[in-house]
Amino acid sequence: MPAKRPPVPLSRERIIDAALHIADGQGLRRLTMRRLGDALEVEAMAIYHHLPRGKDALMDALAEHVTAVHAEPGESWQESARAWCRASRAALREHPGVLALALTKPPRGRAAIAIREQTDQLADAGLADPAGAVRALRAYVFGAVAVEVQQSGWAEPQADPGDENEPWRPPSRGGGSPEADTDFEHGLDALLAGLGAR
Amino acid sequence: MPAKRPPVPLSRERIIDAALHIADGQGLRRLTMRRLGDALEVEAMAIYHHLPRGKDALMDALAEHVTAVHAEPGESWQESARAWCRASRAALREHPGVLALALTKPPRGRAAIAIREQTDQLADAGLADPAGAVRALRAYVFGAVAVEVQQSGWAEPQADPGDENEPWRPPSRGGGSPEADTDFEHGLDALLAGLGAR
DNA sequence: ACCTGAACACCGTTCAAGT
DNA sequence: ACCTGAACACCGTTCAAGT
Repeated sequence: MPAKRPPVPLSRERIIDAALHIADGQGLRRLTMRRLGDALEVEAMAIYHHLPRGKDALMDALAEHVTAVHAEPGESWQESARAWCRASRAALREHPGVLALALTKPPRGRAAIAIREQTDQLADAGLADPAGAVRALRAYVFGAVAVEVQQSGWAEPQADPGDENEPWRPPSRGGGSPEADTDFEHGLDALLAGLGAR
Repeated sequence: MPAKRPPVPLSRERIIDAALHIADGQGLRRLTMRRLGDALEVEAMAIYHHLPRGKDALMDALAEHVTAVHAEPGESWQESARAWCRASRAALREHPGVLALALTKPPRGRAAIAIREQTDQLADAGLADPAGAVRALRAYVFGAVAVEVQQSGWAEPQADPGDENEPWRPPSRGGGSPEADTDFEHGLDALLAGLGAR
């Protein structure tokens, strides 16, 4: 049996990954500095060294992580917008535990940059009101994911289901129910048509 | 100076009102059973008598309160839907502090009933897929309000602004910036047109 | 530079007790 | 029936101390 090898050093990235795992698996209310420390095999206080503003910084980082989405510009502004919306939806659905933060926290850091980037793409492609279009696209994605996740049955409480270690998962996870997918695409098509005719 | 009159008895309604006031004014993270007790001039433990499941029940009640919206049926299904969406938007905007709960908690109780009611109204008016339409309308309102509130600058932290007692308020509160209003109405028109043509 | 241990103020919740 | 007081386990955060 080899001796316990030196532990992987803590990092902002590892902290965020572990936090997402807890939030998605057990709900945001159970994401605790102490529990997070346990998951990282470290005392909770060690986290403050990497996230000086503590739990507030952690929440900001989680919202930013799930909301800072990049997509390559497409052949038309419609293709650009479509790719960005699909990527945004996927990122949000992947992490239902922090959806409340993502929909609610004002975009900062890389999230704000991603929005600016997308606005520029639409502007470069000649769209009339790119800022307004991005607002409308973000609203569309936010609303669609919110009702999807509500419908999926994902819920905060998750009162300890018999000490199971594996987190509860919505019925159709990852792949996504095909019905929701086509609904999303149809609504997106309609929205893009409306934005073009404005 | 009259003697202190017998205190108003606690009630579910008074508790929820006080909780909304705290959440909207200071953010959800500062809504605490003890602070809520203080606001009601009562020990925190008294609250459990009216909300047996404690803070979880309080959160559920807040989401339900802000999300259980009734609107009278109109002359057409479009008018019914429009009135319902406007009322929903107003209710959500009125209470930015619990928006995260409203967008995230699966509808229960009076909130679920309100959805069923609206579905029935659209069905009675002869709309093809009333359940799908209500999903789309809810998504539209959710997304619109989420980006509106983000844009408004409302934010959780609200790190004690100099011990002020009055809560921070978004730039244009209550009335609402006219630009956001017309954006909302235009998007809603487009969505209703799309739902009719389906 | 990075992590720990002990400490502090505060939190949710219970339970027996008061009226 | 309704509320309180004391208690318990747990939380976020600080700070000095270890390596």
